[in-house]
Amino acid sequence: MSDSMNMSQTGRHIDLLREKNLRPTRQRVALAEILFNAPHHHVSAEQLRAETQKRGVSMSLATIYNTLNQFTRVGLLHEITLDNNVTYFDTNTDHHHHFFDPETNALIDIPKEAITLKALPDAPDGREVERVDVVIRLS
Amino acid sequence: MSDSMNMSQTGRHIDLLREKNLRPTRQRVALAEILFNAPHHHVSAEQLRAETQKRGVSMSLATIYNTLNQFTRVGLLHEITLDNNVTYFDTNTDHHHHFFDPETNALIDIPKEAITLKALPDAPDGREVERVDVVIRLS
DNA sequence: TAGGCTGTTTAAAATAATTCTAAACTGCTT
DNA sequence: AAGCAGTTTAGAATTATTTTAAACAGCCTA
Repeated sequence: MSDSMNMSQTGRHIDLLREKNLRPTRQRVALAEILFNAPHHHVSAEQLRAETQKRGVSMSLATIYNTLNQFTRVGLLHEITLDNNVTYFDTNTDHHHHFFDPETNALIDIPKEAITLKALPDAPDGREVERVDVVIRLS
Repeated sequence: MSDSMNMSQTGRHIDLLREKNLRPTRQRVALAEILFNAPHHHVSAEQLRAETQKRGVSMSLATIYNTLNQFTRVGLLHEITLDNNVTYFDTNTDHHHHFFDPETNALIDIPKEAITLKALPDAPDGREVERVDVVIRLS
């Protein structure tokens, strides 16, 4: 039963990868399971490596970085960089914002409805606005 | 005449440093002149090193980093980190926001009046909001 | 104005996150 | 089953930044 559940989950992730033209390798499927089975969350490459090792599905750190970048490229993740020189990858690719707690280095989602931006200035010359990120820094 | 102007500028910066309890060393005064004579702008440590070298006031990169961090600590600069793994220091410490152009890596100031934030969510538990940063990413 | 204490600067090494390289490996198409 | 193209990997390389320990320089005191 837990087997069949895992199988169907795995199947879902394989399909997801195929849709994005990424070969469903052992490593990518394992990462997809970690990232996309759980509710939306934020991970760094190091955190993901710890999780893969805990699950006995170890892979090189380079592969984790490659995969996170590929997932970001195809829109499965969203990249966030903060003042601490570490990049986080957000499984929530919807438009939303963040609290950042510098004491714990934690990121907390803020749904986009919780913040209203009025009077956005026009983009300069021929440029367009790609996205607006609001970070509320706590203390 | 340009001498007397430089003297008075330098004097101003020496006073500024003293007010912040930073000894007005040759290196710190030179950096203050680069940073605070010009209109508000953004610099990385590398850019500052290029400028010091151009002016024949060379100093070690470690000193530039130390000084930028000290200036930030006493409120003379504001630190901004973006997706490209480089930290910028902003001579405008007023509350304001930024356009970020990933093609040129340029940061453009947006005065805080140009953006209105409504309905800011409450900070979690016992935390307080330290500051709100809005980055408008261009494309 | 000369010590001398303490804060600063420096070269060089260390650290940390991330990317690159080149070789080994593995899905997938035929 | 075979082989090409796409992937993974170990390890080296890169990049930004910080640390270390020793030399140096402000500035206070006598």
